[in-house]
Amino acid sequence: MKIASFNVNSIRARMNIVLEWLDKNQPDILCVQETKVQNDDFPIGAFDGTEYRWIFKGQKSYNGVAIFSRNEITKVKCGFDDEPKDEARLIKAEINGVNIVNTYIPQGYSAESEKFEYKLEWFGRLLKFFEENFQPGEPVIWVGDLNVAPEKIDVYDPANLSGHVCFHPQVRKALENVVRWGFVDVFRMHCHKSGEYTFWDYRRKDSFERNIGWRLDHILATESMAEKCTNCYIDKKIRLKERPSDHVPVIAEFDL
DNA sequence: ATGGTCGGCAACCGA
Repeated sequence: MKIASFNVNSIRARMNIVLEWLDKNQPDILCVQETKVQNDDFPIGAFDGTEYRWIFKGQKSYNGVAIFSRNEITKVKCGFDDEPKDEARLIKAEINGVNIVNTYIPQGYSAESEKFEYKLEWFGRLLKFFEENFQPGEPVIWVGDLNVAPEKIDVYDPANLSGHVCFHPQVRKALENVVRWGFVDVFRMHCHKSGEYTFWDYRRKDSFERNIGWRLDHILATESMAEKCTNCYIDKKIRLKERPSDHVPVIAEFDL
């Protein structure tokens, strides 16, 4: 079973890239973030000719998550149970007996802002969500743009980025608290190299070519699932396309 | 070097 996570930065702008990528890579499940489209305007017609089915939850302009799957999707839920639900940031489902949780975690703006407080709280609420919906012994795969680089090797300049909302000690701790519930970072299980990133800022000149990046997109699995993970890798080739997203897909393979 | 680039949509927005 092959599962991927990709922040598309607009599903409509990245339509052809996504369709080509599905055709070439044939994942069983593709989780996308930042679809940036409300449900009524989701371009479902473009996926009619594929072997995929889909679920999505969006809003106007911002956020938005979706799951494409070759197999039946059941037990769908969007957002938290309590307010604010943030439905366009969290979508979960069961596919072939595996629980899939796809998240687009708030970026946080700046460490001094209320948005950063909100981001930190979001991890606490997500931990509660896992506690209330699953057991660590169950097969759960948590993917998405988590907007956190967990370790020093996950950013281009760890010494100078500890004030950044995606590498701040508090946000790394907040992520760690959720991971400790029962997740394994399956990318790090397979690859221990530094300089392996999934995001390069559009605003920095030649950031991709110079590898000024961040590993913000993740695939984590509960122990029983992680044991079955045979490979996990980042697809940088997609950046060679015209008008690429600032993120690239991360892919994991499981021997079920 | 207080810069720079996207996408969506009319917000000196959010990332």
